[in-house]
This record gives sequence, C-alpha cells and structure tokens, in this order.
Amino acid sequence: SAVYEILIGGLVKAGRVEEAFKLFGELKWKGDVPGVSTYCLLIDSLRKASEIDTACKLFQEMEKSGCSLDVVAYNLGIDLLGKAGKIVEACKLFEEMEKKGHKPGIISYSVLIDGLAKAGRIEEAYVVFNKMKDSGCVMDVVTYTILIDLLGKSGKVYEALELFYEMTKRGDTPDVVTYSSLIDGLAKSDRIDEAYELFLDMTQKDCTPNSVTLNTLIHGLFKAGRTEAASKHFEEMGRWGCVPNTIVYNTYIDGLGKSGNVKDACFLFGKMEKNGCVPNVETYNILISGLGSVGEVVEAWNLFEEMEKKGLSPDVITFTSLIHGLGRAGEEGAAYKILQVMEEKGCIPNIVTYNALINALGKAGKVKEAYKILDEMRARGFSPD
RNA sequence: CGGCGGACCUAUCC
Repeated sequence: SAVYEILIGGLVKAGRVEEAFKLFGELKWKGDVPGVSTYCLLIDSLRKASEIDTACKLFQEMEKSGCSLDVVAYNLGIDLLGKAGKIVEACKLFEEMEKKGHKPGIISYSVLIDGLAKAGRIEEAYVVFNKMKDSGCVMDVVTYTILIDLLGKSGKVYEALELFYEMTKRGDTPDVVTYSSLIDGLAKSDRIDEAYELFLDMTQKDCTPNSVTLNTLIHGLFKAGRTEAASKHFEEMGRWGCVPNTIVYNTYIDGLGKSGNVKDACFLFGKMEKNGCVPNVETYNILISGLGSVGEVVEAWNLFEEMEKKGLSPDVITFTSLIHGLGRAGEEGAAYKILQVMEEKGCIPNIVTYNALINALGKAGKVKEAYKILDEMRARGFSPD
C-alpha cells in the first residue's frame, strides 16, 4: 500500500493523473484504505484541472473512508466548497476543524477569507480576518494579496493601497500576483495613472510582469480610452517573454471593438488562431456583441452559427448579445425568436436577457409584447428594475 | 518528510 501511494504521488507530480487514478482504484480494490495525503494529492489535481465537482465527491469519499482529516485536508475541503459555491458548507467545515481540535493555520484563514470574498460576503470575510489577527497568525504574501484583491473588487482601492504599503514596510515582498491584483483594482476604479505607475514600479523592482499582468494593464488602458497605449503593450508583450493567449486576444479584440475598430477586431480574430490561440465562447461573445452594437447583425448571426459548428455551446451572454443586436437593428421580431431558440437549447434567460428584449420591444413601440415579457419574467421569479 | 491558499477577458439598462 505504501508503494502504491508513493507511485500515485509520483504520477500526479509528473502530470500523469489518469494513471494515478487507475492505481488509486487498484489500491482501493484490494481493500486498502488510502492515506489522507494520497487523497489530498488527487483531490488537488482535480481542483487544478477545474474538476471541482469530482474533487468534492472524492473529498466526501475521504471523509467517509474513516481516515481522520488533518489541517491540510480541511484546508483543501474549505477551498473546494468555496469554489463550488457552497460557502456555508465551507464555514461549517472550518468550524468542524476547530471543534476537532485542529488549530486553523494561515492557509485555513486565507482560503476561508477568499471564499467568503468571492461569494460576496465581505462582512463575514472581515470577521474571519479579525479572528485570524487575534489568533496570532502571521500574514504572508498570499494572505495580503487575497485582501488586496478583495478590497480592490469591493471598491476600496485606497485600503488596498494601504495594505500594499503595510506589507512592504513589514518586509514582505509583493510578487507578480500582488502587483497584478492591485493594478486591476486601480484600473477598475478608473485610476489608470496609478495603475500604470505600479506597473513601472514592479518592472524596476525586477518583478517581471506575466501575461495576466499585461492583460490587466491592456484592459485598463482600453477602459481609460487609451487605445494606442493598449495596442503598444499588446504588441510589446514579447519584451517580457510573454505571448498573447486566448484571454489576451479576447481583451484586445473587445477593446478594439468598443473603441470603434470592429474591423480591426475581426482581423485579429482571424489572426489569433494562426498564432495558436483557440477562440472560446467568450471570444465569440465579444465579437457577436461588438458586431451587434454597430448594426452588423448578419455577421453576428454567422458567427453564432460558426461557434455552434465548432462545438462551442452558446451561453446566456451569447443569446443576450444577439437579442440586443437585433433589437438595435430594429428586428425585434427576430430578437423575440432568440428567446425561444435559447430555451430550446436549454439555456435559461436571466434578468439581463429580459431587459434587452424588453428594450428591443419598447423601442419598436410594441408595448403590449413588452408587458407580456415582463409578466413572464415575474412568473419566473425575476423582479424587474 | 510529503499533500492545501492569491491576480486577467464577454451581454441589457444606469
């Protein structure tokens, strides 16, 4: 059994996850109970592959298997539950950990704070934060970054900046993730100049920007209307040893479209595949939305068909973009039909979809139909605004 | 001894 576990560990680290799971199955087949660390290793490999649900199931299996969880296992579980949108369960697991006599460590607090923040439960995140400080835990770079990100995303960049200075004063060195988070927070609060200064600051401190940093910056520059600066940074990514990936292309295509260069956006769309970047649902959504916003509904529809042909599943954003574009083009009848098309495909409209359709009908003077949709959305439990 | 935590892209109206 110990041999199996060592082999499984080796396979996971070598990226041969399938083989690892095969061995794991054999191990259990023989009636052995895998150890906590083996479970955790496998659960974590699922988490890294974004297979959150499967990871949760394996976690439950571990709980039932009777092996007693240690702090690392609890940390993993709290993180998984948070990422699966089950933040209440995550909090319960945290309490269970304490009840069973395991003292939460810095990682325990960090994952819970991050989970709460991403679930929008900012107040509770602060409560856990204060508890962490009272417990005497020493914050590290990751904890600081989680807090800086949280503050930036909840409109408190000033406090994020204060934390940033506090950590440097304490001798903690911000890394590329810390910088990227703060640059994003500043840019999204329309403080692009400070964001840019921070970008320069990190390069002077030999903290090399990566593609996330550059994407964040490009996004911020577009948002501030600095199209040329954005393009410059896109073209000069190689300076930092980076090549644009699909997300960067998406940001750039979107920025071009929104700044009135839909033609260039389409040109880049053609180029991205040649550069080895596979367009995803977001790419198509960006283009469909961009084309619809300038009245090119036929082109938008063609792309919709193209994405389906490629096996990409249109989502609620795709359909809402189509509805908006058609409404804008005075084709409210077609916009209405999209609602049916999406339902047939099993895509549930949301409040944004209904707003787009009601606007389309209203603009066309079809007040009765608009009210009908309003009733439908109420019947579905949406409250109009 | 080993296994766990952080940042980036898309839709309506405002």
